[in-house]
Amino acid sequence: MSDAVPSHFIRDIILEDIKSGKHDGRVQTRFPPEPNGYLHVGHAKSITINFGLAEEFGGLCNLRFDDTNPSKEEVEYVDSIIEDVRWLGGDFGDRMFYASDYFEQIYQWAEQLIQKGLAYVCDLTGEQVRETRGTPTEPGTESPYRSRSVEENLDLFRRMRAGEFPDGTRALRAKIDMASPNFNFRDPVMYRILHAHHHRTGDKWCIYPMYDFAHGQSDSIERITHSICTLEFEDHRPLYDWYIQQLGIYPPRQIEFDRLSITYTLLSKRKLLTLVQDKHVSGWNDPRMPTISGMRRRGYSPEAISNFCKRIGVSKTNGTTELQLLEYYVREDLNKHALRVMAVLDPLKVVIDNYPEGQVEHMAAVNHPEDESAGTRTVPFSKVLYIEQDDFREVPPPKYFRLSPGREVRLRYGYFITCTSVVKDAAGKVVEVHCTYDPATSGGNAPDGRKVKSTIHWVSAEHAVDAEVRIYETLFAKEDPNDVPEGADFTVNLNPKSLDVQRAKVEPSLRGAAAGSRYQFERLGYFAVDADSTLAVPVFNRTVALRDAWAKIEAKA
RNA sequence: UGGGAGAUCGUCUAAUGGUAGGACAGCAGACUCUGACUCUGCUUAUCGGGGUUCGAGUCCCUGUCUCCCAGCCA
Repeated sequence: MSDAVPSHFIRDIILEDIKSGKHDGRVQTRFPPEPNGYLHVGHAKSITINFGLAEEFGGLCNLRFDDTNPSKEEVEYVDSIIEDVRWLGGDFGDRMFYASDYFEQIYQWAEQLIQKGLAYVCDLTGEQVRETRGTPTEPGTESPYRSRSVEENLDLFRRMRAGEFPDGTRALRAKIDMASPNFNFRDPVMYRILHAHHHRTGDKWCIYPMYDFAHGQSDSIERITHSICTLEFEDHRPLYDWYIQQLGIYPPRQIEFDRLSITYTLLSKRKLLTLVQDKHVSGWNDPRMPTISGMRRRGYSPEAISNFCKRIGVSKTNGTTELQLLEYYVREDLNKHALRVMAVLDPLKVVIDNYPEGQVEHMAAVNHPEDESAGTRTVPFSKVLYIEQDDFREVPPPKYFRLSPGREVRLRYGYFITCTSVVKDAAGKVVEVHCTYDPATSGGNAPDGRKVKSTIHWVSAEHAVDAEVRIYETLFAKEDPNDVPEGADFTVNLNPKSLDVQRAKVEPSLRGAAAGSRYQFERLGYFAVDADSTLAVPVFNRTVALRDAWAKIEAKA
């Protein structure tokens, strides 16, 4: 199997630049989040591209906060972003920057454009600006303030900075072309007045640069060679280049790639914030969230997320990746690293009638079938056990291999048992299964070589630890959560069954398991220990279920 | 109906004028003390119409469809 990940157009561009000696072979990228929310798997793609490319070509990737709009930004977000980037393996060393570090320089550049007659202070209200911007087919109309003198503009802009004017009363605009087919050229706002407390600069500033007047310059200051962003900024690139050119500063090259979309998943910070604020989820790190912190809590490994991001490729095609592909990489990585244990989610009592009362045996169990170095542990075996409800059928359907009256199965690492009878409650439901065991099959080995069709997991009733298990389904019931009826919003697609909390019986080795550790509950799925765990009651999040061939057979029948 | 960007199996993605390949998903089987993992095999695609060429997914013309843009958000 070839694991080679094919190249992509951005890597090809870098390759060409290196070949032509464009930046003396230097590669400098950056990951530039706005600290207005938690990072999600879409950002993981960007992190993988930016840090990955830098590493691949012996370059560097900076972490830079695009913190030009204090009204939406918070230190909580800054802290979470740093943690998440590091967790994903993004190595930014000590190169952690903020656009706000550059505010003074950016301000000076704005004055420079005023001096060149390329920027003016406009007294139009936001609404008036919108009204005069024109439409796709009609040019906009020029602001009456467009022809102010350099001196007046400079004076007004300095007074804007000095705090003389209330929010929204004036703005600094670039003087470009109100008839441009590209709206970004219709005299874009460079600075707005915002008397807001900034999480880093405090109250030092009451005017803040817009994204377009900060991003390219920040890239330039950091000598970014390749400024990689998503497709919706394609229309901004001409403006990005225009500012750089008018300022005569180092020109990075902006390159756009397609934003990640995943089925059953929403990747919009604004909408994720809504889910948090309206308490549809427990927080940004709810295990159902597509955030990095949510995935971490759910048990996704950084390697799995990274492998996924490498494999989906980089293109300019707007597509939607199937959730199953992400889950494949999660299973692939967890299969390699998660230790195996036994847990019963939906217990059914089994009594082994011929097993000595009060006897306990400690059966040896391997921790990882494909990694001998993971060692072994023991699991207590006794007369009364729990098995999974699903592993017993009084009337077995076709192709059902598990326990049923008269049938022999293997208890993993235990014994072969044969079902002899059942006990039912008043409603006719089987509440207890009686079996006999074959003492010659200790450890699950049959000395006579006889085969059973099934091996099932179990826990000893007396020794089992009660645990809470949280089973997750997709947060949204619809493949495209944004596909809503007229007038409705995306929350109508929320999946009411996305969280199912169950009481489970787990093997005693799991008592006191460390939060964050990941296990495979054999035959069930991968589970991660949640920080909500106590010594008395461990709490597990189901990361992802194992593939289940029987479920498919059964579903078809 | 302006501008920008796209269109290859169900999905994502290769092929840079020369055998349309891979991964996931699906189907069938082998193996198995996890109906897991692994392994084997199979199904399925170049948006339409013209043209250039010995040869076109790729080049040209034309049509269609999809996404983005009228924040003092990023």
